[in-house]
Amino acid sequence: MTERAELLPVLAEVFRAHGYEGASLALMTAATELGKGSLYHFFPGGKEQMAAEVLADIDRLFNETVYEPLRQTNDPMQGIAGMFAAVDRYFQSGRRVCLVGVVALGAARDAFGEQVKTYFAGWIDALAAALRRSGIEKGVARRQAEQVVLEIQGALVLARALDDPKVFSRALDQAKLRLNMKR
Amino acid sequence: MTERAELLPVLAEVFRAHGYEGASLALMTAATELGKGSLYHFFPGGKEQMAAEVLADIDRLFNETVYEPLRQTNDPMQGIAGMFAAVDRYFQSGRRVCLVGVVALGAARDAFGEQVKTYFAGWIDALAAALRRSGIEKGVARRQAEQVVLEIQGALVLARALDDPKVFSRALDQAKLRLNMKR
DNA sequence: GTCTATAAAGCGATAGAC
DNA sequence: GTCTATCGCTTTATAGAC
Repeated sequence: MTERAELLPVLAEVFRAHGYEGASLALMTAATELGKGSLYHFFPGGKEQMAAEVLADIDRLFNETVYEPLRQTNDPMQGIAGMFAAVDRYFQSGRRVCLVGVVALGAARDAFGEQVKTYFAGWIDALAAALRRSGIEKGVARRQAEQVVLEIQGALVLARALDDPKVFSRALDQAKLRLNMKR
Repeated sequence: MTERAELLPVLAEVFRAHGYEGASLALMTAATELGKGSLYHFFPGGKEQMAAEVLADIDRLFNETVYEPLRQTNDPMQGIAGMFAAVDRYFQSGRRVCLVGVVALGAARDAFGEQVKTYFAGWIDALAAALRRSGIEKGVARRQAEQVVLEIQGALVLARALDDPKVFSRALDQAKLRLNMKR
C-alpha cells in the first residue's frame, strides 16, 4: 500500500461512500491502513489534494477504459456497445455510485468545478464523436450523447434511492435501444 | 421566523446546498438567524430530526404541488403537463438541485432510506397511474414513469456539473416529447 | 422562546522521533 | 516512509440565565 497508484482507488471509495465533506481523515487512515503522517507525506495538500488526485485518476481511468472503445475507428456502433459494457462494469451494474456526480451535487463543486466539467464534457464529446462517425448529424449526435450520459447519472441516483440495481440495468438497455443497438 | 413551517424551507436550503454531512449547525443558525438554543428547542433530536422533518416537508410539498396535477381525473395528459410545469418551477429550471437525490447518493441514505424510497416511489406511482389512465398498458406505464423521473434526476446532476441549466430544460422537453406531448 | 457559555468529541493539519 | 503526540479549530449537543 506504499504505491500512490494503489492508494488513489482506496481513497476514491471513501470519497464515493461519504462525499467530500463526510470523508474524514479517520476514515481514510482506516481504509488505507496508513497513519495520518503517511497520508500527509503523500498528499501535502491534505484532503483537497487527495480529492483532486482521485478525480484526476478517475478521469484517466475513464479515458482509458470507457471512452477508449468509442475511439475505435472501424465500427462506431461496436465502440458504443463497448462503452456501455465498460460503464456497466465500472458502476457494478448500479450498485456503485458516480463520485463525480456526488461531487457535482455538493458544495465541493465550487472547489472542483473544472475537473467535474472536464469529466462530463469529455464523456459527452467522446460519445458524440462516435455517433457522428456512425452517420448521425452533428447537432443530433451531441444531444443524443448528452441524453445518454444524463440517463446513466439519473439511473445511478434512482437505483441507489430505491435500493434496486435493476433500475440501472433497465436504463442502460433503454439507452442502447434508443441508439438502435441490439442488446 | 418563529414558525416551524417557515423554518423548514430555510433548513432545506442549507441541506440542499451542503449535503447532510456538510450542513453544520453554524450554517443553520446563520440561515435562520436563530441561536443554537432555539434550534434545539424546535428540534430536540438535533440535526437528524431537522433533516427528517425537512424531507417529510418536501414529500408533503411534492404531493400537494407536483403529484396533485397527476391526479386530476378528466385529462391525464394535461395532468402530466401540469407535473412537468411544477417540476420546472420547483427546480428553478435546473438551477436548484434535488435534496432527496443528494441524500440518496450520500452516506445519509442509510439513516433516511425509507423517506428517500417513499419520495421516489410516490413520484413514480403517481406518474404511472396518470399514464395508465391515458390508455397505456400497466407495465409500460411503470417503466415510462421510472424513466421520466430518472431523466429529471440525471438532468439535475448534469446541469449542475456542466453549470448549464439549459441541459435541464432540454431534458424536460425531451421527456415530454417522448410521452407524445406538445410542448 | 431566545440567548450565551460551555462541554466533549471529532476535525484537518503539523511536528518531530524513529 | 511511518508513526505518535499534539495543536487549534469546529463540530454536535447541553445547561442554565433571562
